[in-house]
Amino acid sequence: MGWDAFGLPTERYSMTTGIHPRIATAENIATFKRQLKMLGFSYDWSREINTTAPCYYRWTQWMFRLIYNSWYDHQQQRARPIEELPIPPDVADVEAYRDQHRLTYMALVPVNWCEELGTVLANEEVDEWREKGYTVERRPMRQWMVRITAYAERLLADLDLVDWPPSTKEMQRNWIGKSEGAEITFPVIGTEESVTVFTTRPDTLFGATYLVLAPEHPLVEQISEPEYRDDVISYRAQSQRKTDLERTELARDKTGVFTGAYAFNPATGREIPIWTADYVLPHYGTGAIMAVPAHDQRDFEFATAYGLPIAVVVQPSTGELNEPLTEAFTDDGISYNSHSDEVSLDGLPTQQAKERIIAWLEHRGIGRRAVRYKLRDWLFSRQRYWGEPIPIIHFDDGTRRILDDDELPLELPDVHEFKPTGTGESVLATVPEWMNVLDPKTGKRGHYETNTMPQWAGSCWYYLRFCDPHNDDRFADPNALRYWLGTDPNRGGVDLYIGGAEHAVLHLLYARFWHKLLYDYGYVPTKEPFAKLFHQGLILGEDGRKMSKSLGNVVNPDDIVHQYGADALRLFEMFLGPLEATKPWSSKGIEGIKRFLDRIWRMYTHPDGTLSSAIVDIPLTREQQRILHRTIKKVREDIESLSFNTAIAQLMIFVNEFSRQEQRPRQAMELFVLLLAPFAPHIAEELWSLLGHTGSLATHPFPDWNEQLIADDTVEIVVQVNSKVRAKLTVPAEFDSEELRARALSCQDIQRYLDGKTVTKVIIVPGKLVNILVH
RNA sequence: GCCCGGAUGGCGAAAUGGCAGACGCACAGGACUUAAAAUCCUGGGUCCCGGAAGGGACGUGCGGGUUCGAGUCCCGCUCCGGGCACCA
Repeated sequence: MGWDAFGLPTERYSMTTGIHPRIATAENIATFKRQLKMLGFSYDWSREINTTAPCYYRWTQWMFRLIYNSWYDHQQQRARPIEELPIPPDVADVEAYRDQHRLTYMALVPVNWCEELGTVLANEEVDEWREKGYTVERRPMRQWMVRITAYAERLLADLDLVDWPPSTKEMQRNWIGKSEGAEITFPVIGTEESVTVFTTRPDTLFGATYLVLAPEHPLVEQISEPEYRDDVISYRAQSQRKTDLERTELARDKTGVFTGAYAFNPATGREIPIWTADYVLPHYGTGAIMAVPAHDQRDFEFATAYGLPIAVVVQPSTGELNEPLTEAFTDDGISYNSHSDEVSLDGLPTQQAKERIIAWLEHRGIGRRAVRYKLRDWLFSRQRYWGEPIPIIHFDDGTRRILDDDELPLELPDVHEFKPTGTGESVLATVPEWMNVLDPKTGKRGHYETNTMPQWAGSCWYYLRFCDPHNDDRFADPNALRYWLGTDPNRGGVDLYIGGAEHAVLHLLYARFWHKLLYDYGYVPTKEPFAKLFHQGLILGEDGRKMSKSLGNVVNPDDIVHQYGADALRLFEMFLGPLEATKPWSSKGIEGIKRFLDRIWRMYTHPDGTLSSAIVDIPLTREQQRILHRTIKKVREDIESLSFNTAIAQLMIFVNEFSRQEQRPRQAMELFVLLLAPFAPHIAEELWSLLGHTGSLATHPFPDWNEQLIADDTVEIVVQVNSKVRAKLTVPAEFDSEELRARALSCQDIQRYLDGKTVTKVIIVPGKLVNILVH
C-alpha cells in the first residue's frame, strides 16, 4: 500500500482546515489505514510507502536528475546522457547548447495560471479545475518543462503492447494527436523571408489561396506592410488578451487582419495574400497555415467572411461539386485543376496525390514529409509549498547546477505559512534561511529553486518502489524489478492495474513517459509500466449522484461496517454489478447481503453459536457434487475475470441448495468456506475455526474443481420445429447427434407438427437442441 | 461536429449465436407467532383463449439485414454517459 499525498488536493484541504499538510497527510493516512484494515484487505504492510517521505522523494529527485542529465537521441529513439550530446563545431556556448537539449528545461512559456490556486497547471489538469469553478488563464511565465514530446511516437506506438480499455487507449492517442502530412515553404514576396506551414492535405496545395499566421507568429510584425502594421499589432494584442476559452467560444465568428504582404504559392506560382488570424494556433504545427477554403471548413468560413478566393481542387469520386460551394468539401476525392508545368495531380486519388506532391516538394527543396503531434511538453513546476523540491541551485552569477546524488534528498523546509504568496512565486521563496545557500561544492552563493514538482511526480514510479521499498542504495534492485515486472521488454509491467478512468491523460501518460526514460537507461526491464489496466466504476450516492458532502449523500464506510459488518460492505459492493460500472449505493441492497451472510451463519451454527450438528461426515450426492464443483469453477473463473457479482450469485446458489439439507456434508461445507474467504474473510475465518481448524485459512490452498463431477448425467434438449420450441426431452448426456435425431423425430409432441410435412433439414447441437425444419 | 462506450422486468442485473430475465432487491400470498420482527415456503415479462389444468401469440431502445436460430453479428437511426474539439 502506498500513500501519494503531495499536491493541490492536500494543500486545498490544509487551507480550508488550517491543518499543516504534513499533519493532514499523517492524519488522513491513519484514517485510511484504519479503514482498510477494518475492511480486511490483505495488503502487505511491510511494503508501505509514502511519496511525501524524504526517503521516498529522494528517489523522485534522483529521477528528476536523470531527466535533467539526459537528451533525446531521435536517431536511436532513446534518451542518452547529456555528456554524449554531439556538439556542433559552430556552437560557442556548450552549456547553453546542452540546456537547450535536456529533457527538462526552463522556458518562458504561456502557462495556465490559476489565480485562486496561486499556481500554474499542466494542460492535462486544466479541465479538472475549470470544472470545479476555478478560472485558468494564459500568462507567460518562466517554468520548468519536461520534454515528454520527445517520446510522443513511442507513447503512441507502445499502446499496442498493453491490454488496456480501448477507450483509454483512444484518449491517449487523441491527446498525443499524431498528424502526418508535409511542411511547405512559401517565399514572402519582396523579402528574404519565407513562411513554412504544416498541412495534412498537401494534395490541396493548388487550392491554397492565402496564408494565415497565428497572431503570435514571429514573422507577423516583420512582414506587415506599414499601412497595415497598426491593425496587425492591435489585433495581436487583442487576441492575446483572450483566454483559450474565449478564443474557442469565438470559434464561430472568425476574425483576422491582412498584413499587406504576399507570398508565392510554389505550385501555382500565383501571389497569395498573407493574413493573421487567431483561428490559427501559435503552438501547433508551425503556427502558420496555407488556407485551402474549398477543402477546409475553417478556411472556408474565413474566406467567405473576408471575400478571399475559393478554388476547388478536389472532386468527390462520385460526382462534381456545385459551385459556389456552401461548405468545404473535406473528404478524400480526386484531384482536379491541380497541374503546372512541373507537376500534375489531376485525376489522382487523394492518397496518391499526397505522395506525388510531397515527392515534388522534396525534389524542389521547398517542402518535406512531416509528422506533428498535439502533445505538448509537460509543465513541471508549481508555485506551491506541498511538493517535492526541485533539486537545483541557481547561482548569483547566472549559472546553476543540479544536486548530486550524495546531496539528495533536498528536504522541504517545515514552514508554518504554506498558503500561496499571491505573487506568482512559490511559498519557498519566502523562506530565506532555506532558500539561500553558500554552495559547499562550488563555493558560490545562490538560492535553491523555489518551485516544487507537480502532484504527479511521485506517482510516476511508486509501483517500482513496491518491488523493493526499503532500498537505500537505489530506487529498486534490478533483480527485484525483473522478478515483479518480468523480463520481456514487450510484455510485463504491473500485471493488473486498477484505477479510475479520470487518469487517462494524466497519471497514465506521465507514468508511461517516466517509465520509458528509466527503460532507456536499463533501470527497468519493460517498455511499459502497466500491462493490463482496468477502470473500476464509481459508487454513487443512493440518489444516483456523485457522493459529496454538500449533497449530503455520502455513505461512510465506518457507519456501514458498524451496522452491517465489513463482510457485508465488501460483498455488497462486489455484488452491485459489474466492477467497471458506475452504480448507485442501495441501502436495501445491503440488507439483502446481510441476510445472505446470516443464512451462511445459520447453515454452519446452532443459535448458541456452536457448530451445527447438521454438518456431518457423509459423502456428497451426485447432485451435491455438481453444485459444489460448479461453484468452485464459477468462483475461480469469475475472480480471474473480475466478475465478482456473478461469483457471489453462484455462492448464493450453493447456500440456497445446502442450507435446506438436513444433513450437510462436511467436505462441501469446508470447501465453501474457502471459496467464501476472498469475499467475506471475517466470517470465513470464524467458520474455519468453528470447523475445528487452527490457523488462518489464508494459508490453505484455494479449492479446485473436477470437470467430470460437473457434468450432468442427463440433459434437457430443446426440440424445435421451424425454430419454434415444441418439446423438451430429457436424455442421457452422452447421447450423440444420431441418437438425438432419432429421439426428437419420434417424440409424440413433435409428431403432430410433422404430420403431413416434409422434413428438409435437422440441425442438432449436442447437449442443447434439435431444430427440425419442415415445409 | 468528431471519437469511444451503453440501452434487457417495478429496480440492480445474468446470458461461448441455441429455452431471455440466473442471482438479488422490492412486491404479493401462505406458514410460524397473541401480535410484530426475524425465519421458512410459494408466486410473477406482456397480451389473448380457458372456470381451471393448460394452450397460443408477442417480447432485450427504433428500423432493416445475415442465419435453421440474434439481447449477442452486420447496416442505418434515436436517446443516455464519457472523451476530444479552430490541432491545419
